Amino acid sequence: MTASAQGKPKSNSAIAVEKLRELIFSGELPAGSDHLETELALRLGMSRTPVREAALTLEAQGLLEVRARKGVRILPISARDMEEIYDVLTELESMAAAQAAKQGYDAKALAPLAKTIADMEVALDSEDRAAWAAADDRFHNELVRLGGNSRVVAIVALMADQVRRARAVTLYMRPLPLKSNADHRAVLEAIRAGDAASAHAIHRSHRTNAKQTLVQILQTNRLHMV
Amino acid sequence: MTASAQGKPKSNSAIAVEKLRELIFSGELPAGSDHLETELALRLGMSRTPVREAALTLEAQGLLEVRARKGVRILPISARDMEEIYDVLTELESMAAAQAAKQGYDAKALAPLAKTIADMEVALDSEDRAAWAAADDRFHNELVRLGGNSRVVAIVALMADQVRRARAVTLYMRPLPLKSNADHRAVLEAIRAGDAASAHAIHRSHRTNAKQTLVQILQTNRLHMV
DNA sequence: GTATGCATTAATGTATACGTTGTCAACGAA
DNA sequence: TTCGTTGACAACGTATACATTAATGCATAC
Repeated sequence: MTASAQGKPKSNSAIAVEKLRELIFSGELPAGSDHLETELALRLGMSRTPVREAALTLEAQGLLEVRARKGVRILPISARDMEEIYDVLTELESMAAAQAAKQGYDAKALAPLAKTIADMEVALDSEDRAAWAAADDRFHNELVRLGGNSRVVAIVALMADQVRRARAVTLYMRPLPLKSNADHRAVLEAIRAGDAASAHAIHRSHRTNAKQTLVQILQTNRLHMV
Repeated sequence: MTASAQGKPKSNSAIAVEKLRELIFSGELPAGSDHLETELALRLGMSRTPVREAALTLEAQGLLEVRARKGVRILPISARDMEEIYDVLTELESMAAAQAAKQGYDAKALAPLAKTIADMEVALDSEDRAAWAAADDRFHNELVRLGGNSRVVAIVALMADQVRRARAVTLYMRPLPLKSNADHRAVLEAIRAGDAASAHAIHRSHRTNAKQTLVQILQTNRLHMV
C-alpha cells in the first residue's frame, strides 16, 4: 500500500496530541511557558475539549503540566532531569541489548539496526548533525525493539522524547560524535554473535559516556531551561 | 496540623481516577471486561466528562484501554506481561539500590526501609499474607525512593500497580517467601555499607528469583487473565 | 438458505454553556 | 507608605446537548 492512500480518520483529540508535540519540539511552545486552554484551542482550530484531552495525555507523558487557572506549562528540563533520564535509558537499553543478543537474530533481522549505523556514518561524513540525530534515534529505538520487551520500548520512547527536546538546544554545541559509531558497531556485533554480556557492557559504557558529555554541556552552559 | 483537618478539595476527575483504580484493584471491574462511559459515570455519580478524563489518565498508566464505541476495557495481564514487568523492575530497582548505596545514608535515613523489613518479618511469623504484601510494596517503594531518581520512582510505581493486580490472584497460591527477607536485609546492609556493587547484585538475584516463582505460577495455572 | 445492503440505533467525539474558584488589582485604613 | 480586604474577572472544571459513526439487525434479492 502506498502512503498516499492512508484515509484513516483521526480524531481531533489525536490531532491535538500530534500538533502540540510538534509545537513543543519545534520550540514554538518554549519550555517553562504557560498557555491557556482557550488560546491553544483557538490556535489548533478546535474546541477546548479535545485540546484538554490532549493536554492530559501529554501530561502523563511528562511533556507538560496542567495547572488550574494557569493553563498548561511546558515542562523545563534541568541538567538533573537529563541525568535521571540518561540513567534510565542506560539501564533499560543495556538490558534490551543483552536480551536481543539472546534471541539469536539472523543478519536479516538485524538489517534495520545495521542500516541506522550506516546512516549515521554517512551523516557524520557530511557533517549533517540533524541527519545523524535522526539516525541515532532510530538506532536506539530499533535496539530496544529487538530486545522484545514492549514496556521497555514504551518507556524508552517517552524518555527519548525528552532527550530530543534537550538535543534541539545542545546538538550544535558539542563535537560531532565521531567515535560513537564504533560503539554502535560493537553492540551490533555482540548481538549478532549472541554475546549478551558484551552487548550489555558495551552499550552501558556507550550510554555512560554520552550522559557525561551531555550533562557537562548543560551544566557549563547553565541550560536548565531547555 | 492534624490529618483530620485536611479540607483539600479534590476534583471529580481526581476522584474518578481513585475510584476506578479501587474498582480495578478490587476486581469489581475484572480484567478483560468492557464498561461504557455512561455506565461508569452513573456508577460514580458524576457526568461523563470527568470519567472520560480519568479513563485517559488510567490508559496512560496502562490499566485500561479506551476503544471507540466499545467502552473502556480493563487490560488483562498475561504471564508474558509479568515477565516484561519483572524485567523492568529488576533493572531499575537494582540501579536504585546501587545508587542508594552511593548516597552515604546514615541509619536514620535508612530507618523507614529497615521498618518495612521488620514488618515483613512480623507478617511472616503470623502468616499474614496481606500484611506481608503491603510491607513488601513499601520496601520496594522506599528502596527506589532512596535511589534518588524521580523517574525511576514513577515508573516503578506504575509497574508495581500491575504486580499488585496479579498478586491479588497469586498471593495465596504460592509458599510464603520465608527466605526473601534474608535478601532484603542483605540489600539494606549493602546500602548501609556503601557497597553499590553488592547492593545491585543482591537485589538483582532477589528479583530474578521472584520473577521465576511468579511466572511459573501463572504459567502452570494458565492465569493469563488476571 | 444465504448474502448483501440499508436503516436504525447506540455510544463515542465534540462543542458549548454554566458554575466555581483562584487571582489580581484597586481601595481604604492604619 | 504599606498592608489587608474586598470585589470583579477570568480560567478551569463540569454538565449537557449535539454530531458522527460504526455496529447490528432486518428485509430483500438471488
